[in-house]
Amino acid sequence: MDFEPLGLAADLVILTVRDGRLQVLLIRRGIAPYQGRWALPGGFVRPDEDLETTARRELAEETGLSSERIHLEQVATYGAPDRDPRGRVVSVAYLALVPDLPAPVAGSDAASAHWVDVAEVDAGRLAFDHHRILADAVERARAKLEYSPLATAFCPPEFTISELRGVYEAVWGTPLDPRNFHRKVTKTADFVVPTGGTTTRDGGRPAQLFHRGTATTLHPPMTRG
Amino acid sequence: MDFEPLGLAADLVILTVRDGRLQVLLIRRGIAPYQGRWALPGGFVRPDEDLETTARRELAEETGLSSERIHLEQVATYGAPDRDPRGRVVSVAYLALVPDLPAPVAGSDAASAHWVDVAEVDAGRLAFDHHRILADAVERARAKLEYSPLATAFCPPEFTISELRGVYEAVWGTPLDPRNFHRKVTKTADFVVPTGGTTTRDGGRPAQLFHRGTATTLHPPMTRG
DNA sequence: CGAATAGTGTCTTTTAGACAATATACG
DNA sequence: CGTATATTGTCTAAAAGACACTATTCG
Repeated sequence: MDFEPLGLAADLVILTVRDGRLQVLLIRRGIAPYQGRWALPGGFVRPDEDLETTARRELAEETGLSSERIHLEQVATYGAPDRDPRGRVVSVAYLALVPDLPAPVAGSDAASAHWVDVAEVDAGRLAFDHHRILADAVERARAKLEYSPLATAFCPPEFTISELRGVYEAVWGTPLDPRNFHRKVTKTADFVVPTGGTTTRDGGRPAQLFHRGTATTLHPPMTRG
Repeated sequence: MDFEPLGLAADLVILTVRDGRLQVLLIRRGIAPYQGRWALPGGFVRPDEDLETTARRELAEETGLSSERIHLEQVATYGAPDRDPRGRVVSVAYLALVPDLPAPVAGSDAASAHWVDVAEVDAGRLAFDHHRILADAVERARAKLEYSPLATAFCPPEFTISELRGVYEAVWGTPLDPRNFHRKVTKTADFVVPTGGTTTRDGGRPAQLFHRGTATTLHPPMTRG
């Protein structure tokens, strides 16, 4: 069969929580179109590559995180005929959730990659239809925190309940009652599992350390303030 | 820019509720590959067409339903390099929810289109990776019934609470308590609005007729048995 | 000790779910 | 009247949300 010429790209919305705020990794474009504008990292799908493989490859290139344990999920596909001035380019958007990285962003594009507060990204500043993609991905993340244990994807392997609560507060932009949150999280079966250790890194009374449990859905769900 | 040759298709999971069962519209393929096998309706995206435009065009061709009021949403995109033996074809899957059609399925492919119980579609019978697409779309529909007023998309413009309950029972495959369901639906703000009319088409005491309200999310959500 | 954070207990309101009882049609 | 479905009411258990209180660290 003969097909129309068409570009197929995977774009990434890489989110993290740093300093209590939800942040996204953006690249400053070095070449036209949209030269000098902020954009989501991404790249073209190679001829024999699966879509998710492309997304993981780009994720590794931008962040140095090549682990299979990084949460990555497809969000949606954007294909308006005029969304890219170079021609017909269809973009499959992926959402990645990464913990606050101890190492700085590495990789070939490191010089132009920056963490930006999601709340401060404004619509007109992003290239292509990336603001729409970002909005859809962030909404997906906010919704999934309610009924899945996904918040742990933002945390290091061992974390305290306070740190987990901080993730919810940053992603939702809402303060949560520490006492009710603690009770709810620890009573939901298999959400988090105590490691036995404690830490005082948050100050005050030592807090128990937990790692993620085996639950895939939360019953009952967490509720947004 | 020069792009690799690539096919871009939109495939449709068209669901309805008929005779108390969730059904999907399938096509029997007349040509290779997978000749004679059941498949989801779909077609290639034209050069100047938006993805959703393709989906709506295919929906109209298969069902005769060209209305903008038909619920249609993107589910996911499937792009494994070997998913189509003809070459690289990436498929964007859409989910459409239609009311029990008074008119039979019309259109150019009518001869080969049939409603099939979702529960009776078995994995090996569908062409390409369409079973996976179907499973993902059905799961999406099941999940969205919980927190959105989407069930009304399966109903005619005016419906009774029993009929709405029938939709939930068919999609979820679970019986629901008629009395608790009635109370919950009618107490959720803007989910359904009484039209003032009544009907006895379900037998017994006349039931009030409702049409869909303006709510976009359900608080609190419906709960699956 | 005082400040800070962790964790437990208690109370009220809301909701889920089971189910009794009443309402209004048809034959 | 008998049967079928609609609709309202009542009760119990679970969960949400507000908030008092206790526990354990550090300086």
